[in-house]
Amino acid sequence: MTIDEQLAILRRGTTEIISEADLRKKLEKGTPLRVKLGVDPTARDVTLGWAVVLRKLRDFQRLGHTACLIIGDFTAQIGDPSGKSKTRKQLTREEVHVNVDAVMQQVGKILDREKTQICFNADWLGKMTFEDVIRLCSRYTVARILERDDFTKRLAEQRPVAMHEILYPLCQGMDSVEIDADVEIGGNDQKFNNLVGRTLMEQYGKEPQVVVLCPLLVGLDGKEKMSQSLGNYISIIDTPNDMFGKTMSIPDSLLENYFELVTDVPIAEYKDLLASTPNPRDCKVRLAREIVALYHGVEAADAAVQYFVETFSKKQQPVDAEEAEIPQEALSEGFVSLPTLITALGFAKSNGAVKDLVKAGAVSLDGEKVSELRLAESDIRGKTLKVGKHHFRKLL
RNA sequence: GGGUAGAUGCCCGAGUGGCCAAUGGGAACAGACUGUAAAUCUGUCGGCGAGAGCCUACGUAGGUUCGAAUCCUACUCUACCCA
Repeated sequence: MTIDEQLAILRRGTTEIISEADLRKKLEKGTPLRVKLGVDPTARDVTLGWAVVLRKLRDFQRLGHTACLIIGDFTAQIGDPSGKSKTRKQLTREEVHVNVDAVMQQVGKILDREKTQICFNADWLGKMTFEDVIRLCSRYTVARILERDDFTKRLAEQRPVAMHEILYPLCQGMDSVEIDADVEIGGNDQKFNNLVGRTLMEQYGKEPQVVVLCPLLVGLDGKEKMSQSLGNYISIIDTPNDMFGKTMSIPDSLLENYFELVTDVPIAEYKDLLASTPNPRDCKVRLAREIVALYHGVEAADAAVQYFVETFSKKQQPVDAEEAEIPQEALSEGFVSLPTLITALGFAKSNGAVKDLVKAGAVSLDGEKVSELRLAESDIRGKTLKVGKHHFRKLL
């Protein structure tokens, strides 16, 4: 494959490559590049947003380069200040490792794990002495650290910026120095951090890394970046039906973005599709299908399409809703307490919430709206319970 | 080290002794309309309870009072000014 062909692949779904000329030079050397992606194990699920950068790393991997995944088990304890304009809580070592285990399994769905180098940055950052830290700090100036707009903003708004937060970019930069990164991939919000890596590498007499930035994937709400903590996410281990349904709920305006960033559909193809399809919904079905197929296979994707059309488009009862036992605590003397049942199923937070839902007409059995909170057991067994728009359970 | 201002529900923010589970906005959830889109309209929005009502909550801990988010004391945290 020519350098230009490689670059074309690598360019997809990026906002900026600093610099492309440098990247070209590195590619021209003909030896596999060391491509770094740092992840903070602050969440348990790999979301599609996270998948954007993982997929970019995969692109490099498929082109024969070395994928180095840095698990920020050390930095996670600091908490990257980016994005949230708020000091993030520090995770304990235990929390971090629980997350890492969960996440690594999921990462295998995107990367070839055999060929992926995995490092934990506590291995080097955790061993630095205070003297090392001071020396590291001396290589960067306060003014330059404060250039980071997130800090500037917080300062301007008279909100706190803790000392440890300003060390975060330096930590991340040290990772690059440590593993001799040729390229670092990051979300757009990582630009500052990644650039610090470049500076630091030069300070340590190394060739600076090329920075490849991907846009942040906007979440289901159409506003905030997709993240587990905001709850506006699709996880790559969501069930096919969930994944499909959630995708259908993204705003139309995000369609092109999603095609570009989370599917392998060729650019020309989706552009053409978007231009020639009158109803955006139809494009969205295609998008949702692509996404499900990526993580669950084509068959599951087809099944999800069918399920979706039947249950939601035709507004029928789901053909095969998930089944659920009526929990003991909801039963008494032949009657079923809806609040207990529905909270036990996890569809509402409290009994009061269930009451509100019933009042609003959001609860139904086999399509019949329910108005009582207490129902005879015989009236409910075997029926399909619907709560809100998309929670179904067939009660056993 | 000295001074000033501040901490309220998921977020912002009003409230300065009883009428405060706490105005308002946003978010969220639900209903209608739709395409599980957007926009719009409506409703809900601390917990328990069928209900009367009870409990928990206005940074933390105490105190004053018949009664405190509101007053007092100490503490914690934050920003700003001075050094």
